[in-house]
Amino acid sequence: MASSTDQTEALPLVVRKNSSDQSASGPAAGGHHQPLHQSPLSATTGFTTSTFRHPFPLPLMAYPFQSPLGAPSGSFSGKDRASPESLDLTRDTTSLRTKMSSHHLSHHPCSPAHPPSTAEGLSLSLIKSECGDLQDMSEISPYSGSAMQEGLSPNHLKKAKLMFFYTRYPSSNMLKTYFSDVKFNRCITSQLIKWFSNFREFYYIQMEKYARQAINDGVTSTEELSITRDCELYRALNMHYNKANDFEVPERFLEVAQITLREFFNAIIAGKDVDPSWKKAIYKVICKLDSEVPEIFKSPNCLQELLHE
DNA sequence: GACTGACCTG
DNA sequence: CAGGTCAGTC
Repeated sequence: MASSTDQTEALPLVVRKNSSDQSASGPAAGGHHQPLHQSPLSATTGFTTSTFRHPFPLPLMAYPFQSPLGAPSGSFSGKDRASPESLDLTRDTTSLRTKMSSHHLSHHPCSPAHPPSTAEGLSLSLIKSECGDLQDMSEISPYSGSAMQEGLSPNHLKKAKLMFFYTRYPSSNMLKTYFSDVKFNRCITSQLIKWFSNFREFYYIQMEKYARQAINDGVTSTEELSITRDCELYRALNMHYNKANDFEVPERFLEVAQITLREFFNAIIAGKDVDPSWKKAIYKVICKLDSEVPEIFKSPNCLQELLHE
């Protein structure tokens, strides 16, 4: 990947259902998405049997444990898989719900009868239906070490959060290379993308909140706004993406955060926030500030190393 | 028509 | 964080 072409800024920067919206604000240079979907995994029918979920009747068998150190997840067999508490899954909540298996019966008016299999697929979210069909996993992948993960683990989430310190808008291709131990399919990709979307949401909410607070506190110039490792905003962010505080947040992140904060501050001061799409301009600026994620993150076991140094 | 991301909700 | 909606792109 290297410095290919810095973030093709896939950012439509949507405008909400505002009214006038004649504010143009066209996607300008940003309009250009990155359609890359390099699909070596075009789901060539493959087999749908074993790939489809767990043979066990238990609920949280979704994905193997967080066996970070390549420790074969096989160790679980003996355990009483019936008791959740033994799984330590609780702490991080990352409970990958086996969506496809759970039919929200009669959720919507359309199909009351709701035939067993079919129904769900058609309904709303397209991706869901696709979740099951993985491609023939015989795909030999370059991942090094332990077994390919069927799903995302709490460690993957933790890793994603740390990556956020470098990139706020990772491309799906980038994610594929940084999570090489994961078998990608539409679901996984969507989930990872979703994670970052959630990360950004939190990030921007904090920024806006802090900016408004500063204004209320009488701050009048962005010069007075700086993000240090001991300010409230930083603490909130660190608590969110690096809860255990066992990772050294890169300096660059502080800079980007400060730029973001000032961006919000100026916009609000200028009264831009009356425009429903006022944040769009800010997003456009921030999405260009992504840094290269360190190579080490490409290692499936990077957490151990990262958190030890 | 499929896909993407912001936004909202729980 | 996941689910869903909606607007916007191609």
